[in-house]
Amino acid sequence: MAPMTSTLGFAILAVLARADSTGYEIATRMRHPVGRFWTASHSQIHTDLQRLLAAGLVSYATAPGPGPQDKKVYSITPQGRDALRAWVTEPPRSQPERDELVLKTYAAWLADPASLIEMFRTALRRHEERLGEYEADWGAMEADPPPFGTPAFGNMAVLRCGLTYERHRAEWCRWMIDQLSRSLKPS
Amino acid sequence: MAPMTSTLGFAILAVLARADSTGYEIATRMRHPVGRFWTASHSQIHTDLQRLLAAGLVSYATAPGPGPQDKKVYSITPQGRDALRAWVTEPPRSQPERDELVLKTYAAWLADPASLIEMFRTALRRHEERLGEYEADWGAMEADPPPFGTPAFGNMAVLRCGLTYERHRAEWCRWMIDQLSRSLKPS
DNA sequence: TCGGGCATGTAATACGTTACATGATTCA
DNA sequence: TGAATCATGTAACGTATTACATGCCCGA
Repeated sequence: MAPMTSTLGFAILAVLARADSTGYEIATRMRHPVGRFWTASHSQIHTDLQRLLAAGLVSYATAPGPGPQDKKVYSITPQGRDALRAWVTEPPRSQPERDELVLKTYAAWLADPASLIEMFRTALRRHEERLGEYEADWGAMEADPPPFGTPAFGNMAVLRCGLTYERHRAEWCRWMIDQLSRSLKPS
Repeated sequence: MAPMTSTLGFAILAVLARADSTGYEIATRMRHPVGRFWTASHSQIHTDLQRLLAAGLVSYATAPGPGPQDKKVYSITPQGRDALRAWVTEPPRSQPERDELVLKTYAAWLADPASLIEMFRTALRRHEERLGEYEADWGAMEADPPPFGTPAFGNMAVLRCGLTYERHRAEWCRWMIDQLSRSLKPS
């Protein structure tokens, strides 16, 4: 069975399943918090919404907008909700895993260790920052965890993933810095 | 300063910096072991090699090939090596982080918990398998760690990343399974 | 003899980013 | 007055996947 829409389409449906939104609002949520695991520019979202509309997975109501055109508040349709629900439990296609920092690391043996240490220190700082944010969010949630069946359950689940991911990344950066430091001053 | 080539170009250079190869061999290494952090199809590699050639970053020697055409054994040029070395320590552009399983998780609250458990169990198995492989490789390396300046250092560094990544993923999958199981039979 | 590995490439299509284009309101 | 936010869209370009096209050699 061919999929109804691209993965981006499901990302949009996942956002609309939580709240009706304009294309602009979807784009905003695509930056934060969805941006940690899926991204899209507003132009891509607008074009994809037209496809979802043609497929009957979303509908919209017009409202007077700030610009020259009316704004369109999109909603997920029952068919859209069904399609999303079915897609969620389908096994994810093995995906292209692209990680520029790791690729650089693969070729790191050619480069200057001191510059590499600086690069990994910058990366480490970023990961520690994010980890701090996630841990704060986690603390607020842990007290009474949201039950399955509510959107907040999804929030908690992806937060948990981000948390362990940032820990792993920070740990690896520290290991890299340690290894590279040793190569600078061998005992 | 505009980059000399796309990221894929640097991935190819990183492979050629280890050993001269035909386009076919590069494609093979792009599946394993490079495939864990960068992927490309052979058609993309062939076209990109032509660009790298035009830019003077690679050269090739012809040899009689199995098919109708001669095979081309590519080498990285000194300029290619310089470009790669310089690229390695440039800060990575923040990249589009796309993870289908996490996206599904974000919408998981809509779906059937039992099916979700199955999906995460499958994912967990895959991560544990890989972790096993990585740990075996690691054990073989840990005894005498390769020094910086050798390609094997790059191998070890990316292996270390894979190791902590798979651990994080497996841990998260177990947490998800646990959460979802609780929602099935609440005490 | 038939499928898989080795080896080269092109073409069509899909997906994603950046730039272009418009325009009201709000806040400094 | 000028930048930021809200709000819509199109066009051009770059990157990536899939399909098409060829053909030898080797082992089952």
